[in-house]
Amino acid sequence: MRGETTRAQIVEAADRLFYQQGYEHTSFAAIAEAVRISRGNFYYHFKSKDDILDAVISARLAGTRQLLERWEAEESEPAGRIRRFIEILLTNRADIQSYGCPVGTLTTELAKLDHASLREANGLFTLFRTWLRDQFALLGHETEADALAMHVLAFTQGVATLANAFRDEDFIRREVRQMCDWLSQYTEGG
Amino acid sequence: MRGETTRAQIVEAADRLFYQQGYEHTSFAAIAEAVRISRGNFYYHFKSKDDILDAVISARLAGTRQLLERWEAEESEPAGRIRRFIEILLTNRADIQSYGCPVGTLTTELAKLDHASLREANGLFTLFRTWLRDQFALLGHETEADALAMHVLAFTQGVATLANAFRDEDFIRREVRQMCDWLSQYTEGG
DNA sequence: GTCTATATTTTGATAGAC
DNA sequence: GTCTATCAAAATATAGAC
Repeated sequence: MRGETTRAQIVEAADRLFYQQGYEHTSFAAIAEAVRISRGNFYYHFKSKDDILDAVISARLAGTRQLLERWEAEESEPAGRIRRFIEILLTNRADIQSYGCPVGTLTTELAKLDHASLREANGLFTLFRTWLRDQFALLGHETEADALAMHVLAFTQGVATLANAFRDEDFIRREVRQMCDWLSQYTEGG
Repeated sequence: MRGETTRAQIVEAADRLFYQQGYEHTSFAAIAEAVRISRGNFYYHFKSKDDILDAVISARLAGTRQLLERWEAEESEPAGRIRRFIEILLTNRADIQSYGCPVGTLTTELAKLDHASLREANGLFTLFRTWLRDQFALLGHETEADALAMHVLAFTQGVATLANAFRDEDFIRREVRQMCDWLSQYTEGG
């Protein structure tokens, strides 16, 4: 249906379930049920659970690259692009309150599992980190660009974790506003 | 050995394993092996896995209360107490780089599992939140005390998550220094 | 490509001897 | 209190028919 291949549907369902329930807690049965195929058929498309995790991470990497490209296209100024990143806390606030940040929660889980795909998952963080660094560099803060990128990343992770624990929307709005204020010192006369 | 009861040893081992490997990924067999008892004996002390999770959370709550009391005793000034909290990122940096924050990673996992003990685990966050709020109130910032407490909590969570992903000690030190600088605006002439 | 078995392992949990 | 079985359910994974 929708012209998708079964493989693509599996990746899509697994992506959502890994985010909502965690990787280890999501069984093949749950994914198979979501896609409406039998468990046996599953193994025609993927040879193991680790295999589908790799596919999900690849899909997320591709999706993230597209998102960053879109932000670059829609926002001509680096300051606006960084603000776009910060504001995903508002855009995705419902999901974040329920399940946390999809990047942070996955890397945290894989680190505890000592999973072989941890490096690939960390690549999602690196994608944002590099992109943010480039934007700060464009603003003329080359020497501290990476430190500023990490600071913004840490901010979003902290807010996402507490938003998930306390489900407090006012808290999110307040922190986003503060972060945008903080950002303006680097964007005016940069 | 060490005069501990078997029950206390189980809680201690489960606490460590839940932190290092995650709750779901830690099996009874792993805990039993760590304590050097049989799996069967386990059920004399706890009737289910959820049961031992509750015991671990209770132990962490008690440990946290003790920690906060110690900080209050050792630091007479609220500013120094808040700084103590921020500096746990340095004190526990080895564990944080390997496993993240014990509070944040547990609540995140339980939220995804939709676990009945999520509320109890969130109580760990509330303990820190309330204590930090009280310290900011003592500094004369009553009206914004809770918002400042949440801000400090979010900061530590964000740094812990990225420290775990990138294992970057310089990043931790840099952020802690910045946070202490930020804090000083609320502690001078407050 | 998809299905229905089925194998294998692991898990949480119980029964009963000592 | 601790042990040795053992159970039942769920998980990953495979074999083979269609």
